Amino acid sequence: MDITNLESNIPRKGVRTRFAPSPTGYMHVGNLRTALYAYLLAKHHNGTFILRIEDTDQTRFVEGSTEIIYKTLAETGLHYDEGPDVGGPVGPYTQSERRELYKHYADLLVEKGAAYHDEGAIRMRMPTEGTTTVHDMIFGEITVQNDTLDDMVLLKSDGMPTYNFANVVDDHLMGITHVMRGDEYLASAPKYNLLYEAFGWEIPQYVTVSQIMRDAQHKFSKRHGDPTYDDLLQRGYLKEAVLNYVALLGWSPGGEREIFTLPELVEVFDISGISKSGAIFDHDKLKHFNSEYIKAMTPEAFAELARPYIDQAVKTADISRTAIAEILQPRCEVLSDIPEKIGFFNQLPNYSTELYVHKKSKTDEQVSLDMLKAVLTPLETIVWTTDAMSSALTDLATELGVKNATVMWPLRIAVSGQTVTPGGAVELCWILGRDETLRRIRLGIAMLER
RNA sequence: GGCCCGUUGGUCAAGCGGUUAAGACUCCGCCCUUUCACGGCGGCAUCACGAGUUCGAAUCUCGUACGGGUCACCA
Repeated sequence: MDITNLESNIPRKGVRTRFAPSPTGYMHVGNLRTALYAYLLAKHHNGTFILRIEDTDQTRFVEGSTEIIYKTLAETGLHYDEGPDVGGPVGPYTQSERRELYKHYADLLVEKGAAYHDEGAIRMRMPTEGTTTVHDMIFGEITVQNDTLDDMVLLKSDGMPTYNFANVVDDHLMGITHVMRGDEYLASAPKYNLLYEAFGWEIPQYVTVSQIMRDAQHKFSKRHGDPTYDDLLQRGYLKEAVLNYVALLGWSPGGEREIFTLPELVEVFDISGISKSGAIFDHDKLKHFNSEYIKAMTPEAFAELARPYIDQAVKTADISRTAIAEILQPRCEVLSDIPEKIGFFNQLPNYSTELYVHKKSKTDEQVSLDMLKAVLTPLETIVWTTDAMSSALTDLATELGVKNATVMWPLRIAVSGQTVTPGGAVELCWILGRDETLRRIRLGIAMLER
């Protein structure tokens, strides 16, 4: 690595932002949001988005972490223009490969008298009087007394830089114009300013984003059982829905619209919509976003996506996966809910005849028994299409002088064994096929006659 | 504890000195209907508190309360 012409290589054009995660083994939802905002800020201004891996803590490195970072950014569409695996003009983009450079800059500060050696480490000398004021694009001006600042370690005794030091050096050398990070760093920002000043470097714009919270007093964290990005995918959330939801957690486009594709977010993103206070992660609202994305899919795309979940519950080959997907799509919030919703297709569950009692449909056990018997004849003979079944059953209701629901409710109970089902009686019967439908109805009759 | 930051319904939030204080999620009701759902309509519910400034404050100032962050050779 040639460290002699680093300064002259610094890009000076346009907005440059970076996502700088540590390889800790998983993608925290808050990290994903920070990455998203940094991406949106850069792309909104036709700027450059950079990935930098901050692996200066050797003890915390987790194998496979960088792959998770690459994978997540790739599948969410947060494509970076420069990074460890794609290269770029100001690399390397992994901090452990930049060791000598940090040493060089730490030594420089020692020469200038701004830093000193201390038990194998190098510390920055902080001023003991006066104040330092930080300008943050979200929080405004923050002023602190310099005597509250400790002499921070720049280079650890193992030769690795601290986060604080590496971050400042790299952000400068990589020409970062807007530094986006979580508010846990806000208190350290004055120190960063002092570091920039000690080098005589221009201070970038700070864009400090508040935390994502689990509740009012705890931040959202894997440690406390909150899901990571991958956990959410495993729970049946779509990556587009997660990204869209997370975009609106702590940021608002201002209008009433909530559903945005990534390119649309790029278009409307503005840091003035970023809020100062923490935002509590609301699983219900994420579900809502997910169901919106599911409903917006083409039936074909949904059928393909739902297929593995349907196969988990439905084992017999003669049941149409496509038909199940079709009735599932408008009433599916989370993919992983699918198996329990449709298990009855595979096997009729044990159910109580109390389910046949439904006031609104004007059914009780006796009425249901009559209806199930009445329904048998038409179902044995008609053409097995939903249209034919539907008209045969409504005709039957008319003939018997009862509400449609009085016929449909017992039938749906008999074929599904549950009060809540995806799809109505006709759809369920059609999917089950004539033989199985008749078998289940006769079983229902037997139960009611007992 | 010191320092820093924050506070609009249960949650996400709009609001930038004059509004009937948007919208979304949740919950509830009604309608539609072949059940649940979907869809449609409607409803409950918010400016943490107290002083100022002002003709007028959710919006500005100060204080209080509550919450968070930080005070590592972790990031």
